[in-house]
Amino acid sequence: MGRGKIEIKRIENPTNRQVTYSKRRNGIFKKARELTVLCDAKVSLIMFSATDKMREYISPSTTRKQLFDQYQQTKEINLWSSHYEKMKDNLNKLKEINHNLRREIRQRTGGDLNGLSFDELRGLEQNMEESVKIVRDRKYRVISNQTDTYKKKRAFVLIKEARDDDPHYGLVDNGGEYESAVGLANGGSQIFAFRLQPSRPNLHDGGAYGSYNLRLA
Amino acid sequence: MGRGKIEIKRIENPTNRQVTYSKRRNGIFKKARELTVLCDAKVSLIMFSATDKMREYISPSTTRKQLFDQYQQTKEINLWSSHYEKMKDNLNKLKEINHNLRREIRQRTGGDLNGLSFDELRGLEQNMEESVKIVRDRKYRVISNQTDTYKKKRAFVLIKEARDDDPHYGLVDNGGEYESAVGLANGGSQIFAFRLQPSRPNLHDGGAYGSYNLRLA
DNA sequence: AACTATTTATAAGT
DNA sequence: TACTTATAAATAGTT
Repeated sequence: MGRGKIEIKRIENPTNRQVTYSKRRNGIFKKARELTVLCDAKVSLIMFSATDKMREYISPSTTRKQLFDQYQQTKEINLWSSHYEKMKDNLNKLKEINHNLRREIRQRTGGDLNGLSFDELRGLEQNMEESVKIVRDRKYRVISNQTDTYKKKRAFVLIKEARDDDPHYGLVDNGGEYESAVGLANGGSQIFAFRLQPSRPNLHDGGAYGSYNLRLA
Repeated sequence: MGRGKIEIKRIENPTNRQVTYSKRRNGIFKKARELTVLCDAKVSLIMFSATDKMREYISPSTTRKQLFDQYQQTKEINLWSSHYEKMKDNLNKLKEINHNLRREIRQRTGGDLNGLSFDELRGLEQNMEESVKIVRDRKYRVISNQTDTYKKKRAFVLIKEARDDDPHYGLVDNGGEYESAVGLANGGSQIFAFRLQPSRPNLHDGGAYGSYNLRLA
């Protein structure tokens, strides 16, 4: 449509090419706008010139993101899934690690022992004995560091209580002053948690143990 | 361009609208192809009819993903960043959970006790004592379930060894048959791990405890 | 960028 | 949906 017919092949003259690009580009955008209105279609048009100048059109009835998402749904592909893959891999690795950590904690709290052989149980017991010894030592060291008079008084009582509770010094007597609670977090992991007696509700806010929960979308 | 001029507004007659859509759609795609060739431009064209039938064109010199990425770079936006954000949030949540789980394990293996008060140490010790009791009971139950002659023989030895090792029956004598090793995973977490004596290297392949490691990109 | 001869697209009809 | 055709619209080459 013009003074002469042209072949559809690359226009070699750069000036001509640029002029034609400009004219035809405007033509297409106009057609896209018209089609949108006449037939209430949704149109996305993105154009880069040979010099990478960008022009775009998107029907006013939608958004770029909506239209691209619909495009990907229709084609049942996700052009950016490879970007997500690394993240997904990391998520899965973390989930697996988490699962293993939870199992270890379960086993260290007496759960989930069915799969373990005698030798494994023996090793676990031995390790736990060693660990509890360290905790016990630490406990005594902490109480012996209490200095002021009130604390010393209280420390004396606590040491006595501790000895009463201590299976190494006699029978366990969990006299109700402390409860240790086992929380179920995220479908099965037993998480060790302290619960305080009501009379001193704020002493351990933000304590060492919480419950961990996560839903992944 | 036709027998009569038309106003650019929605065509009310559905048949006409459909026919016009079809004709003009083909027209635009043809123009897009021509522009691509004549002016070596890059064109992306996506169209959804009112009934959501999709047609697309992409210049052969590029790919949909390339062109969309260039589009997003040019506009300095990322249409899908909110998708990433959710994933990132989940990753961070999982990492925090992980951290907490690792700390719990460290504390259950005698590490990381500095922040704990006397009361917390006492609760932890008590909980660990209860747990080790469960493990010990389980150990004896497993060994008592061994049935055939060889196993009984071996069980006898193991029970004897176990009693020798057991602090409840005398002094600890870790005669070198088992080592319990503490592995450092991912910068500080102490993970309980068995290590076997060389003479029975395959007995515990794939045992309950491993080391967990992850690098996040 | 504007002009205009000519080609191309398409609206209405079949 | 496809073909026809009169007419509108786009645009190639020119200025």
